[in-house]
Amino acid sequence: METIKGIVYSTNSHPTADWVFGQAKKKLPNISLGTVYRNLKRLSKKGNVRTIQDGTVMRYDWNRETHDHLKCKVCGDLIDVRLLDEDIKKTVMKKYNFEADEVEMTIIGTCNKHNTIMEKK
Amino acid sequence: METIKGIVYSTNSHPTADWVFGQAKKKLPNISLGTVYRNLKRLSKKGNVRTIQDGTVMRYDWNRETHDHLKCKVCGDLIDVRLLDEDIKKTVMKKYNFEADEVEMTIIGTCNKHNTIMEKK
DNA sequence: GTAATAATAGGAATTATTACTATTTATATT
DNA sequence: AATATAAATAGTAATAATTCCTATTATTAC
Repeated sequence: METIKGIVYSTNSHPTADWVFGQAKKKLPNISLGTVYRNLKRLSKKGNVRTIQDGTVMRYDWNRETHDHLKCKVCGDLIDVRLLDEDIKKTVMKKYNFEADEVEMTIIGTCNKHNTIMEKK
Repeated sequence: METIKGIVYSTNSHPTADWVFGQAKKKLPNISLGTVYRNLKRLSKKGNVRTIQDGTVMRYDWNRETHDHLKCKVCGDLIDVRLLDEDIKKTVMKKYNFEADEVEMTIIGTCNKHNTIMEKK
């Protein structure tokens, strides 16, 4: 359990359960996938990790500050960013009378590693 | 195929493949789930429907204007809203040099059917 | 030290989706 | 109209991520 927490906290690559399982096996060779899932769920319930849905897979993130993600369609990277979620919450409250708890925003595009900007100029 | 398109276009409830399958069976009693999936995929490839990932299930939406969703945690409804995606795209371009194609935003909270606002006051 | 509690491995079950195959339907060609 | 060609379909098997279940092993309480 602490091992799993350590693994998630050791990276900021937004790992999947499967990746965590792979890492955990290095330390505890006969850990089972079920254990990984169970502990990840416990960690997220306790608020120690945050979950993000990325397509069909769940990813886990130790970074619990509210933040959004840029997803690069070329390399698949998920990049953490801070945007003005508070403004958005206020807007939906005013316009739609909707009480927002959380903003989940993923922006799909091309990250700066694939310098399309240069090509364009 | 046209039947399936008709079904998706007949609702703005962001249906799942399974729901579409249920409706389709009423008209074509021996349609198969595979056919529904295949046609939904074709429709989305042609740009006739839009797909939104909602948790682990895919939902289909005829509304192809860029728009975001409010997801009510009480009743599970997905509500269409228009927010200022363009502003967000500009921001991430400036701040992160990220070329945004699409903004996928889901705001989780409580919709106005469950009037928590009143209770608070 | 025994009872009660919690955590685990390992595998079976579930859910949404995709892939495969044989058959049917539609379309085009002579 | 008869036949070749292509497209669409039903039905089922396969896959992938995740959850559930059960017998076993630690951990703590008394």
